[in-house]
Amino acid sequence: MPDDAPVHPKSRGAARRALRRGPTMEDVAELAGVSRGTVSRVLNGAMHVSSESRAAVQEAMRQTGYVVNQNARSLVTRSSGAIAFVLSEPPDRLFEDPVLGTLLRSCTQLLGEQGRGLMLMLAGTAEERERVLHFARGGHVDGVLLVSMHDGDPLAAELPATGVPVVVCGRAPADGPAMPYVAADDRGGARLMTQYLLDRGAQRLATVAGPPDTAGGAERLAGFRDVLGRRVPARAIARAEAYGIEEGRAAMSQLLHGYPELDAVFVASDLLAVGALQALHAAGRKVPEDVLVGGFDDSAIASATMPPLTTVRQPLSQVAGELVEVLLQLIGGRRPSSRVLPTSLVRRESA
Amino acid sequence: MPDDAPVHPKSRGAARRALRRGPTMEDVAELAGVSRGTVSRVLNGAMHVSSESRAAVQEAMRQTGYVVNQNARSLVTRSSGAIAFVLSEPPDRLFEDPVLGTLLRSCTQLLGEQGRGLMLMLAGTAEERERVLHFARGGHVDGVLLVSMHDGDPLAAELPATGVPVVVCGRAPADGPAMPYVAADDRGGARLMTQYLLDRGAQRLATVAGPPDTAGGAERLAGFRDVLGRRVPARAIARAEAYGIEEGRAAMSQLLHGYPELDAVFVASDLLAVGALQALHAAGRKVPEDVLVGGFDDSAIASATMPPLTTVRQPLSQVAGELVEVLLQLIGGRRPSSRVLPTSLVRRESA
DNA sequence: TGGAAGACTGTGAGCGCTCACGGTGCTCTG
DNA sequence: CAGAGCACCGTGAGCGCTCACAGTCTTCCA
Repeated sequence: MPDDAPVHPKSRGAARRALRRGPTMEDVAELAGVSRGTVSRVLNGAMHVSSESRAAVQEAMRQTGYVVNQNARSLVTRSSGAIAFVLSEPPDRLFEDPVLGTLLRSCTQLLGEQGRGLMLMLAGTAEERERVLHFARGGHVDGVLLVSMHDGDPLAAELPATGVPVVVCGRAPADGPAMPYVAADDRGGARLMTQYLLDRGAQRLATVAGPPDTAGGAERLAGFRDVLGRRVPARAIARAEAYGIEEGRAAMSQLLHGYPELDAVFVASDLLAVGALQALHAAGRKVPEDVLVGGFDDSAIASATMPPLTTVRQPLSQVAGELVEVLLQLIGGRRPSSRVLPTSLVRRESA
Repeated sequence: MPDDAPVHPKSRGAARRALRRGPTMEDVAELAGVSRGTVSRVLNGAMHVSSESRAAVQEAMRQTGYVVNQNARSLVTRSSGAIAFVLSEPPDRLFEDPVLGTLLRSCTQLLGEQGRGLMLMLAGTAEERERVLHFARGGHVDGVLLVSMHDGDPLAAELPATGVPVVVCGRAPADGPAMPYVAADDRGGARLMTQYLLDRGAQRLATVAGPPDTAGGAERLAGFRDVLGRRVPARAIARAEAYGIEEGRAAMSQLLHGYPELDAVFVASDLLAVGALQALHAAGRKVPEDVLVGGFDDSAIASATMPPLTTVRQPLSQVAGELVEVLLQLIGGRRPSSRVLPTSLVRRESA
């Protein structure tokens, strides 16, 4: 009889057992001299378990090296223990900006402490977005952290329909269905910085703004205008196409060309500011002597520039904390409200 | 009768049905006029399904909006469809270096295309490491991508015992159990750069090396020595404590102090090189006129420094590709061998 | 001292899927 | 034209868990 002949029905159970990974609850129960139910109770920390039973079960678990099969558990509880961290951003520029990395790390850590896993998902293309939706509908994840940089994100409209709890990081879309969001106070931070530059004696302020469909491009520019009012000429505003060093350099050059008399510039992100600093240096302008430069984010790079960057601190780990708290509340059936976290000024040497 | 009174046994099935997320295979089968088995077959792309049945099932799935319950499937197939991306690094410095972000993004993308998810896990603390192990044993993931920067990583020793396929990114531990690994040719790249600096006329080469328990600290330094042999004095070598801008600046200052006559420096990572460039600038040395500077990684920042950095390119997306390919082969029961990918020189302006 | 009110425990019925098997009905050959 | 071979299909068992329920055994008050 060849090896691959069908096994006799009677032996199938044994064959299955042979290939299975580890001991089951039944094995633990047997060894501990109790029933499945009791093992389940000690596992889930329920009361009404005698201390002897509990001890016996724990010892049996130790001896067998038992570890619960999450799939079986999820099948009945309908919760996977995982959270999707969805990044809706064109994939090529990702992680160039340390802000995202910091957020991701904090969330992973926080979620881990809650015994939950983080699934990273990209949502730059339509195909990827479909995958996220499919994932959410399939019960793979208990909730979604949507890190959406741009307004009008299609996912922001589609995700709520899946019924999975979602919390948005950044600004929630104004028109879409109401989802709680967590954000830093971009506008307030921009006001802080602009006022500070003024206080330091700046007379002719300019700004490098981010793309208009992002918080950095809209809110931070709005904050700048809040303080300056009508006083700001159009040529004092340059738009960066994206949040990269290259773009910052280009925008600063444009400013230098169109508004050469500027004596201070508020740059909408630290990474952009690195580029701005380079352009300024190349143009022979000294920072902060000739031009004051203020950034935004207080990302890791801010203290490493020359000169070190005065910037607006986004409380990223706090944002991460609120993000997971809000999501967990949502999953728990509560209806948490959105939160906007205060930003603060970090003084270094560039202004 | 209060709302929370126990439901009548007869109605329990209905109650369950009410709270369940979506239609099941049974519903689809009924609507399509076939059986569960046939639905399963079209789902899993098996043959022996008539085209009418297939069409009927597909139409029924469309109508009901059916999406397979991954937990139920995983329970029987014993595979979760997810891969753990484990970062064994002290959490505070994470993602400062864009290299990791790039790797993470590529892997997420590649895995996504395979219909697999990526779970991000930190393994900086003992507790986190325990969580990773537990996760692996619990069948949460089908495989692990261990991104280990330092030698002697405890996980590298413990993970194989879980029976879960593992592939290491970077160097595999020499003494541990044999696990396939994927790495860039650090040593070869360092040789390339060192030779290039020599060819450009450098006479007194120095190097900023990374921590000795990392590939960047050991292999890249070895490559440097391969080319220079005995000619390199001890004071021409500075160790950075970690791969940060700050550390690069410190190491370069040290070099400048102990070996002021240097006319070229090979820096073991781009981020370190940013700091080195700053120290050089602060010391009034012009790059590349007075000192040639070569980096390593070709990360996003390399083209944004002043002057743009000549560096050694790590084929990161290719590394990611091999990483998932090797892991998938491992999961498929094959025994792939380790791979070392060639590095190449990228000439910009710093050397 | 009867029995109600606990504390604790065991059991059955699933969760939604896959897989192997056994069955149909058809075609094609000797 | 018997029956082997094939394509297709339905069914039962079972993956490892949780949850509600139905016990059993104590305790303690009326």
